[in-house]
Amino acid sequence: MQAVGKNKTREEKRKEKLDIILRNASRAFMEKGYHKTSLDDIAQMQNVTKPTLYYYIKNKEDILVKCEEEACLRINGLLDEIILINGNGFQKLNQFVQGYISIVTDDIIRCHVRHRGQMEEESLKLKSIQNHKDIEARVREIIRIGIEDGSIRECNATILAILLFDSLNGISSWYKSDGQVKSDELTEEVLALVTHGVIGD
Amino acid sequence: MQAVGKNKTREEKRKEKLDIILRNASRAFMEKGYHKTSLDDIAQMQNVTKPTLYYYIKNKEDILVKCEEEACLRINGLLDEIILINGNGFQKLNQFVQGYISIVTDDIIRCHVRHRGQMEEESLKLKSIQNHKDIEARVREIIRIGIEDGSIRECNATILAILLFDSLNGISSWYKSDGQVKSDELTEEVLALVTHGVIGD
DNA sequence: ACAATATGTTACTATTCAGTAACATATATA
DNA sequence: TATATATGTTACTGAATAGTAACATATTGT
Repeated sequence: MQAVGKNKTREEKRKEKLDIILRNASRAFMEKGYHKTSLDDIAQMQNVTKPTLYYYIKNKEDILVKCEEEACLRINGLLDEIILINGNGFQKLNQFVQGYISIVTDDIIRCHVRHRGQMEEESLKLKSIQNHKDIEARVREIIRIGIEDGSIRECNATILAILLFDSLNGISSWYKSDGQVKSDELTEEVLALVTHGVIGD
Repeated sequence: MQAVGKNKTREEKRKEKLDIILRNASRAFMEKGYHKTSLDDIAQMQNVTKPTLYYYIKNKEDILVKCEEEACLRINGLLDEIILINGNGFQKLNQFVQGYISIVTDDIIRCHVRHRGQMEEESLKLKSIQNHKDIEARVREIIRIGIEDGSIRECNATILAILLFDSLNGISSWYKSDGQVKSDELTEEVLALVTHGVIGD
């Protein structure tokens, strides 16, 4: 109890191992799909056996839950920052888009985006759906701020928020950091599209 | 052979039954997910037994393939029409968005959108991916036409097409014909967003 | 009526895989 | 050093379920 330093090292190791499990599982889920990826597959990636995983996760579904927790932390953290910054609604929305794109290309978040709301246990499923609803509500709020201050045109904030999330979340399934589309260009194009649409001059 | 009328009736019945199978399967896949829906589940919806399904489909995965065929027919049909109509690139793109929204709310197409590119058999998977690539290329072509005639602003046609498809396909997973958002309003809002973006006056 | 074909059933096989029990070892703390 | 706890293994069970074989009936064209 006194030697907190050593304890922490052990806890840190634990967290690191959990993170590796989540990361490997996420990658496998994205490549082969959740149901086609067995816990044995995931265990092998860590060079451990399946029962060892149960020291870090409750069950297979818990991997999705833990990915979701991580994702919610990061997304809500971004929103917390954005609420505080100076700027009108449009500027806040721009900040969000920019921040979200960088978040959504992380493997754990990609896994969350693809599997959210698909848990088998009903309570987990409902919680997952609610988590996203809460985040969507916060973005809707930003949009409303923008509409009120005139920086965003009159529109249905609900539909806008949904469409925005669909395209941003979509990025998580096709974007490859080593692919043709460069991160900066992607962000620029998305911001331009969201801002001005497609109409010619 | 001579009594074609009766033969056709049988063929029609067959097609109708296949359509019902695809429709019921699609709904079940959307609600419970592909892997959590057994062929027994699907058979029960038709009041038949599992082996009967194999008279209409090759295997479980074939349901996805047949949904995809249907989807490609409808989407490419829409694109065929749009190429022919008069109007600049922007107008063509608008037509596409409008038509695609009405297509993407059909159960079979929703099923396709959610499961495309996720077949287990490699050749089917590749074909599915290629099918979508081809459609995306046709939309990119429309965008390029618009950029050339000045009706669409200079932008990365590839990224625009992807983002557009992501939001339009997203509709298939949340839109309910009996929900709050009315079809007309949705189309209007999407067109306004795609056209002008979010920027205030 | 009578073949041929389409449509359907019951009963089974074979496989995959999440989760667990029982046992073994390493590490930290007192 | 002794003890508790964390971390890991091997070997198993139990359930789900895709697909098939063998058999039964209905429908259609000749």
